Amino acid sequence: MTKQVRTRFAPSPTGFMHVGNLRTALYAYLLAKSQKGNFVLRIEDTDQARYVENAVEVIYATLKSANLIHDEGPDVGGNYGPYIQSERKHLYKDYALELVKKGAAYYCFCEKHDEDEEVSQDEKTFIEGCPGHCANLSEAEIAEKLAKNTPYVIRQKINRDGSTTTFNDLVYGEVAIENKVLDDQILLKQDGMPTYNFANVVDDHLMNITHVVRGSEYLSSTPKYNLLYQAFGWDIPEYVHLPLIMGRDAEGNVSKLSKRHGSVSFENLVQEGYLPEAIINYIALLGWSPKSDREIFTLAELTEAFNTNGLNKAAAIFDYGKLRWMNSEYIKMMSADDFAKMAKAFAQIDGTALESKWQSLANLLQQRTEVLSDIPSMIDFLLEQPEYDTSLFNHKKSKASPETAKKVITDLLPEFEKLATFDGQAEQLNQMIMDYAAQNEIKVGQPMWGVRIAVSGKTVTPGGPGEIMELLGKEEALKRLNKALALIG
RNA sequence: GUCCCUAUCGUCUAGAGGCCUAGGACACAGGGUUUUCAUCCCUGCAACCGGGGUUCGAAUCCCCGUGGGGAUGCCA
Repeated sequence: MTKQVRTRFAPSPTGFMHVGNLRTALYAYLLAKSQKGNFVLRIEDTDQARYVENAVEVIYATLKSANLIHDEGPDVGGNYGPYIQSERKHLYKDYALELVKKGAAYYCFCEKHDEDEEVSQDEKTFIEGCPGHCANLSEAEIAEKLAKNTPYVIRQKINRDGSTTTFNDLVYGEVAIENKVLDDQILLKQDGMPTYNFANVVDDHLMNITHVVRGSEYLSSTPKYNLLYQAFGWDIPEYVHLPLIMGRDAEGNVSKLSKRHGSVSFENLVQEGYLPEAIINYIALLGWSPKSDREIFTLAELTEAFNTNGLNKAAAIFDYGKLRWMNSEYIKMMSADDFAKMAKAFAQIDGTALESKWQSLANLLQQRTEVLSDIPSMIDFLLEQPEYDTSLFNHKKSKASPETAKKVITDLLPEFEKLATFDGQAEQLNQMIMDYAAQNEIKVGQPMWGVRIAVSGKTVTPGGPGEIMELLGKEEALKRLNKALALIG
């Protein structure tokens, strides 16, 4: 029987969820779930200086909102706990000492590097690690320093002979790196906490993780991990390194996706009005292909379709434009009620005349909304008409112009005035415009265009002239029509 | 500097030596449907980084360039 697949998502609590991290979580989830395996959440909080209040809650909330349900984790328990690394602190030292005993690690009593003596990027050269050759200390010297409580770290001892460490990656295939370019990385910090690199190896082994899914930035340090596994005599897990997600800045430069490229955290995107399902669907396709032309997938469908064969090697640029499109697809799929409810939180109409008309306005909006945060600017003209230029009355396709607008408004204004109220009369109002077009033997679009511009001041509006006039109410609508006549002159 | 990874339309990608006149999607442009704009539908535009091999045949395999990215932290 083959071993059950176990993957983990191991974020550090930084207070926000970068979409790159979320995609890593998604693939780890899909890999496990596509094979009926388990998905584990582990919190990597070994950097005490970076502690952020409530950051763990953000992680829980994000995974929940994205529907990436973990089978084990700090909040749900499991057989391999604790799942928070700071609570496992005591474990790591014993393992580090085991490596010292085996000759695969050593005490280093060197002082921390000065922050300000940083070498410039250009002349940066390979540093083996410990600057003071602590690896050569005699047992007596070590004992003496320990007796004096000299602060220390424990470093991995790399045999920088001519050998090469080779490993296989499910995405990148065989990768070989010469041991001489590996440094004696720190395993246990001065404060007794393990580094990420060490805690990972220990925890992944202890938690029985079968597939390590992580970003490709770890590709070049993977040999160091393997040397650790070997020193312990542990099985090396399968590696699934993922291509990075890049962003393009205003100057056109490409680099790891970060805040200067736009909103990159799941929370920010949701605040902007992207739906979690759309975000998940979009990032699933950023670096992975189902090998078909299909693009819209629910999480369950992704789980069904997922395969590591579809994973890409080259970095991908995050395209907000395509995310917008995908989001609009998800918005169109929502029920009218759900949309109205969700969109209201973005509409900023509480306490205005539009509040009571929200449901009908929302119905008009649903087919036209790409991102929910666009809604205020789509409907603000209903509350206050913007300044507009008479050139808007020109529309080639419907042969409309300021002149045709003037005529239609002049002719129709008295007709509109005859209606006692515009409430519930959207259809009737549109019908009057259509009848007018028929009587005058012109394309329907021509009078429609003129009235639309006059009552809205915009070329793109939710709904047609009739709908807009109803939403405005008789008084305001007629006021705007008169204003248009004055404007055209 | 050194090491590692990578390279198909502007962007996300399909392509496992002949199915490639390189397919799909976003964006963009044009047209159509609709009571106008939008939605929707159709059409168009647009790519194998360069040079050498291997082969009857290369987007696909190999090598060398070049471009891009990553690593080189007591961050993860």
